[in-house]
Amino acid sequence: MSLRIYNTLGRKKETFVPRNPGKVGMYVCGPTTYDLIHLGNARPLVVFDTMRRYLESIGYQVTYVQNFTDIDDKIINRAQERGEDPLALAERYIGEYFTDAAALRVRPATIQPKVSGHLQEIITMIEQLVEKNHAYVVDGDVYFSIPSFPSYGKLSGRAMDDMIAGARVDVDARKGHPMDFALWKAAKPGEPAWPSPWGPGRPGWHIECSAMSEKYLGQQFDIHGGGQDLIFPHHENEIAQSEACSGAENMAKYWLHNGFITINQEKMSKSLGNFFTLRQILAKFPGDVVRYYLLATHYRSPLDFDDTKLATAQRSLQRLRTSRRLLTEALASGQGAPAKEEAIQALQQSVDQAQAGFQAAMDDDFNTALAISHLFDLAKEINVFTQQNQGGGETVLTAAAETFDRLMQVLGLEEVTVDNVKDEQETKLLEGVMALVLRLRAEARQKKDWATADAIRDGLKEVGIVMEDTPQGTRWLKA
RNA sequence: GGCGGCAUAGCCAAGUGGUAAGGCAGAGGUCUGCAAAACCUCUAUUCCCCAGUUCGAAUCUGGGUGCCGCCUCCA
Repeated sequence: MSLRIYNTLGRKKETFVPRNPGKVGMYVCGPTTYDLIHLGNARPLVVFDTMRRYLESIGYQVTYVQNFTDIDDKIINRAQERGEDPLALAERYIGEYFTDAAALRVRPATIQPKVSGHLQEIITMIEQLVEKNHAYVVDGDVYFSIPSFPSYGKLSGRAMDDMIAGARVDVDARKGHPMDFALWKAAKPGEPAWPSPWGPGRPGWHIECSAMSEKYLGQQFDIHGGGQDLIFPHHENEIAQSEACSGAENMAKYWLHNGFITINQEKMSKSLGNFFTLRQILAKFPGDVVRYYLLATHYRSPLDFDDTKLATAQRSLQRLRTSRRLLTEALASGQGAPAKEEAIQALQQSVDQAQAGFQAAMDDDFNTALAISHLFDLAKEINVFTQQNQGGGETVLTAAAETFDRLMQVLGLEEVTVDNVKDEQETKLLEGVMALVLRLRAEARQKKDWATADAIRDGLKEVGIVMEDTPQGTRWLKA
């Protein structure tokens, strides 16, 4: 089996063959940091983070670059509204971004470059484009000349003539071609500006990704990702800039694009006002639940959002967590009759199937939804085994635990143990209290004082602690 | 107008030629003092509609309907 990836460039699945064996260079367009990210922004974070994890899990050394756009019109506008320095505002939201990303268990990229730190690279690239007659200067602005790059449109499948017919934008008369786009924008009074050969100004939106991807990954690399709405014009323009500049074909070998999150079947976007910030959602649901929800649908499919979907995701994830907990308990108890040989074989087979099925699913264009279903299959067998065998089977139980944990980790859904001192102390305290409560309740039950036993159980449920009576005793867990 | 995508049970969602995964919800049962969790059984003769190709189609072709996205900043 080998990994196959759907390539937007060509619109079909292709076998993944990196340019350099064993290594993957991956660039994903990151956020423009002028506000908190919303759920729609969260999808690519989780999706591409999961791809990266999978690539690493099958042995690739991945260089993952994700940029921050910290120089941009929206940032400038927002800063002016608030009377704040634009770069300071951008920096603040970069901080907020990391808080959200961590909640979603998104690992920091290998390199997270900012536009503000790459003006020199950007200016150099623009100079080269001007020199090669792919760009021209008008009153301190620099534009990329579309007609100078004949394959323009190859990613989005657009013909320039078609677009002119449907253009809804007022065309700047100074442009040589209506679709020409800005590489450098001259600063208006009061706007932040950087010196350049064409006068003070700032980079256009698209050039940053061309300059930074080349700096960190080279003129040609493996994977370039982003949301579907970036296909045109952003990625199309990136291709034009990079390939016109370098003369090399296919700056990225594989172009991957995630589908959109909709609300009531409508695209979630700030202009429609129908968005939820991730912060709002994280106030109601844990980050791992949001992550699970995002991975339970294939990354290219549209995903409709509402609260009930997250509640469903929470219950689904809970099922996996319960199963994993049963595994831990079975390994801890180790008492009683040895497990039956058939049962051991059945579980081992299930472990092997989960591993193979998971990999096959991920190999097919990162089919996380199918991969997750294999975890449920494994969970089912774990539940059957632990219910029917009291003790024994350490070897297979350990194998099940290892496989389960490893696969969950690829999805970024492994259980996280909090290891700061304060939490540790509180955990100890809680455990002490619960041991006492459990003992008192056990005494009540022994006396068949069901009223007291039930009052304790119901009362604890109110505060978020669930009690379950089992033949081996009562266990409790935070809901 | 151009380009692209989607339509599978009550809900979510896999599935590109071989006879419908998985989750949630629901029904019945086992277990339990009662619960919870877990387990067992059941819940789409059918995949938007029509026609065609094929021994065979949710999967391919043609037509139709509905919905969505991009073409302007947007993940």
